[in-house]
Amino acid sequence: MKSPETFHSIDLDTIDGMTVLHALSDPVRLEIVRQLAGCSGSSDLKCGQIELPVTKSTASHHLKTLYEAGMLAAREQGTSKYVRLRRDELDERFPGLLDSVLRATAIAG
Amino acid sequence: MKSPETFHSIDLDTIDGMTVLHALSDPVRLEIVRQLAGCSGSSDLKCGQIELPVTKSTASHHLKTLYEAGMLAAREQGTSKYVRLRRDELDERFPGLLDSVLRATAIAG
DNA sequence: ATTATTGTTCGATGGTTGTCAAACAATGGG
DNA sequence: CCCATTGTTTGACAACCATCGAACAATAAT
Repeated sequence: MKSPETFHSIDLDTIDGMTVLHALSDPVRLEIVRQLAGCSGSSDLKCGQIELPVTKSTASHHLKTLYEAGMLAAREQGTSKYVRLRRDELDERFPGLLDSVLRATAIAG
Repeated sequence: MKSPETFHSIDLDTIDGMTVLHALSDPVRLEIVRQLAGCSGSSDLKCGQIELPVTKSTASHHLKTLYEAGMLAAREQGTSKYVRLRRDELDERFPGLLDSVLRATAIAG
């Protein structure tokens, strides 16, 4: 059994606002973010537990996009992978952005 | 000389958050929004006065996209067309969204 | 009338990207 | 060992879309 690893993510300073915005403009990725934002209890989710209307390869692609946009932190454990939304870090760099986007798209969107 | 018309725009209630988000995720359109947000004095601009790194046909296309996303109000006068950012209306429907997006993309983006 | 200005529309094109299936890699369990 | 689980990668494909040039429409100016 492989030992659990800590979360890793890209450097905060390299996060680009346009990239984040573009990442959020896809409905599947927005749904990922929404589910991660909703699990305030455990704060992270196993990739496979995020329910999406696409195949796992597509889901993997979107998770990669979000990770490379700097929005997710990830941790591997065994064959599984856990991801977490970088709420505080995102809010520090882009104040109010995540909340307003989630609120804006919550309305019939 | 044709008489000046009042501003027109699409219904506030039909504005979709995802559509707005997608509209903002293009650099040219974001630049349009930024220039319109910056002209607080006159509050509106003639389309041709918005300086963009694209041809006028492309600019027209982007302005149409922003208009149909509900973000712009427009007014025709002669052969000219004036556009205005619907700041207050957008902020009423999507509180904080526009400001946070403009702030997020202002940083090196 | 003729010409200039302003913006839209059309057709074409190239790039981006969301999507899937299939193959692959890595780990865990029996 | 063998097989199941989990996620990634690759290749292919289709859809979307930003872009341009050229043609067009509408108004203004001379």
